[in-house]
Amino acid sequence: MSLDKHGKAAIRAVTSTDVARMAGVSQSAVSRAFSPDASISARTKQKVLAAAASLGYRPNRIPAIMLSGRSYMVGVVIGGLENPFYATALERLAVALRESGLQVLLVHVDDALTLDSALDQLLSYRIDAVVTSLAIGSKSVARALSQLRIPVVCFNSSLVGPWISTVNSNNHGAGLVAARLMARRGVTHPVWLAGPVRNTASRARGEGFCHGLREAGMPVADLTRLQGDDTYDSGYKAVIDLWKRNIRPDGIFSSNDMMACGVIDALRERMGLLCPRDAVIVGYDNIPQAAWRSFDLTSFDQHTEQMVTRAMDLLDEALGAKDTPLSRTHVVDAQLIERGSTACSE
Amino acid sequence: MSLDKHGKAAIRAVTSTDVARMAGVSQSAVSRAFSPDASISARTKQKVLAAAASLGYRPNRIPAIMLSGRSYMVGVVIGGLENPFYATALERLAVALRESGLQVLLVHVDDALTLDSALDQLLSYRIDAVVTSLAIGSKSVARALSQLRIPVVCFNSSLVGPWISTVNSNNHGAGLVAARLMARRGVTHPVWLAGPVRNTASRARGEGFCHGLREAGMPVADLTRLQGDDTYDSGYKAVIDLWKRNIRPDGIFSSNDMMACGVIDALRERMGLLCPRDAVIVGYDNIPQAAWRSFDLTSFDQHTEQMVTRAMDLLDEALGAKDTPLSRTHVVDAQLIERGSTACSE
DNA sequence: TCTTGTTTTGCATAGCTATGCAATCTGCAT
DNA sequence: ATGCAGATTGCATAGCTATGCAAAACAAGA
Repeated sequence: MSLDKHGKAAIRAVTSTDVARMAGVSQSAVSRAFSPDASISARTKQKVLAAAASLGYRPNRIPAIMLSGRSYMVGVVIGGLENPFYATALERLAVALRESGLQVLLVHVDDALTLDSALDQLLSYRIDAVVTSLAIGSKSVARALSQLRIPVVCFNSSLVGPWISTVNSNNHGAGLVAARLMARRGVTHPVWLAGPVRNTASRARGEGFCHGLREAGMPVADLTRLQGDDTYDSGYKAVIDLWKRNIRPDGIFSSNDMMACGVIDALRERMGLLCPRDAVIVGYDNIPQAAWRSFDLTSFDQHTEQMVTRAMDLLDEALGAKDTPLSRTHVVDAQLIERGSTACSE
Repeated sequence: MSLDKHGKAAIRAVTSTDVARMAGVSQSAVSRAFSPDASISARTKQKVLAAAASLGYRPNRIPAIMLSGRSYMVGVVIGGLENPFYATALERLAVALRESGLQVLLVHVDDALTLDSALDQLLSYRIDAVVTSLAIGSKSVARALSQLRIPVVCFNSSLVGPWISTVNSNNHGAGLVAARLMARRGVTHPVWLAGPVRNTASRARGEGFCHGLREAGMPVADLTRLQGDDTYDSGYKAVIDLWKRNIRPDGIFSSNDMMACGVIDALRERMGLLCPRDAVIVGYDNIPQAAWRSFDLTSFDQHTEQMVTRAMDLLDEALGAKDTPLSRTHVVDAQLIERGSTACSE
């Protein structure tokens, strides 16, 4: 980085003392003028605000952080924004945090290595808590997060540890529902398209699905499971692969919508097949693209707003229980949104 | 918000003095042990690091902010993350900033009102600069940003003002290229699908396009311009609208890819038309969906990595010129990515 | 006017680290 | 042993605001 360190040369920022001098009051008065419930007369407050406005003074929260030990900043650790689901989740989360008077210190993370150094940096800014939507759920990540000794709230993660709370969508239950839907549609050769192995939410969806298949008396063989990596391309390739291996499913449950879109495109462009006529497709996340006419994809909506609200509750609770490790879990039901990809074809 | 203010009850965080006591050295020594180029013997450093590790000490940057007046935090103001283009731009920006040793203080903004209060909050955290990808370009926003008296770097915005620098893609030039491409494909009834009126980047694309059409001797009438709002739905509706009004374009240049996808879907599903056979379509942004088989959309790639690099350059420069307002502009050429939607149909 | 109770104001300080400066130490040459 | 340069260390302080406490101002009733 090419940033100089000669802070000295900087024009000193306007301070509360400057304002005080101009308004003819004490520095405390200025501070109180900007504190909502402080004891100050209307006249003084007005004088102060006038002086502040003319000098362009803005209250400085940095010293307050030192005094209170609370920064009102929350570290938000994300990844995979190319998936619209995570992008809008982040958007909603940012709004909710700001409405709670908390600032978002954002970190994008590729791998566990980045995570460690990122957490170090965040901590040196004395963040109050961490919120993350990272789907990876390794033990080492859990350990790293627990060691921070500040509240951590995870989305769709199976991380467990002393300071870690979680908001999950009902992945297993959704898998069940998907299986039952396929049974109703007369599917005889179902396939499960899994996300990355370390994505525990994806795994839960798959387990629920298999569970539901067995319940309905449908075959659950090795070839029922297909490995993807949550991208459109992996969904596309998965279909080509199936056909190469002479497997012809008539129902595919995909761990996320991006892969499902890839599946639909591969079926249509490469195999000349249409859903739901030739195969029934179900996705997960209900991203905007699922509703696009080209896909018209049945999917599970995770109710991000609700999950974010729950996350904020957990966060408030954990922040309230100062320095006491808390581990709560909330489960939000995912809602099946039926579209053309599972319509009755008769 | 339901956060308590009794910071007093908190367990005091581990401080450099604690570490110093344990290591049997002065507090200064601890500080130096964590400063890369400080004068400290290897032995002392090791003692300090050992003590720090055993106590779980993390250097605290907050006091340093007070001393140096620099927080090494940059306010990132965003909106419209449902567009994958902005989502990945944010991702890349976050990575680049962190690599420069800067933290990202994220704010999501819906309207100008939110912006004002958001900027106030950011400033109270003493951010060093602002980076924004907001497409809106009103005078009042420019004024608000200029008043911060800290460097501002904008993406694809036409904001001008004392502290404001900009990185733009060559919107006008891309419009020209799109027009010429259509001319080569024998388009006779071109249409321009515009983004929100206040989006100046979109306007520039449209102007370039019209310019190019005239240059090629193609008709530029009122009905050449169609109003959208950058969403898939608005693209979809635009086509239906055209057909209702009995306008039958054979070439559509869309201000962004999301709308273009809507256009393609509407043509296919509602009109039974295919591109490029019945109409040539060109989008902008080159979002991942443009490459999806259902769309196979010709588009302009904005080279986000390059734009982000340029933005970082401008930022470094502006931060280097401490307290001196700077206004630079960089233009990065958008690259035409030709796909099926403009393939030669003969 | 005096008392009493309430509101408002100012003083003084805590909070933690980085850094200039002076003091001390180390190693080496004389 | 002495002197000296360079390396290392510690001392003391700045940076800005919020807040407890005491002082002051004010209001109102007697």
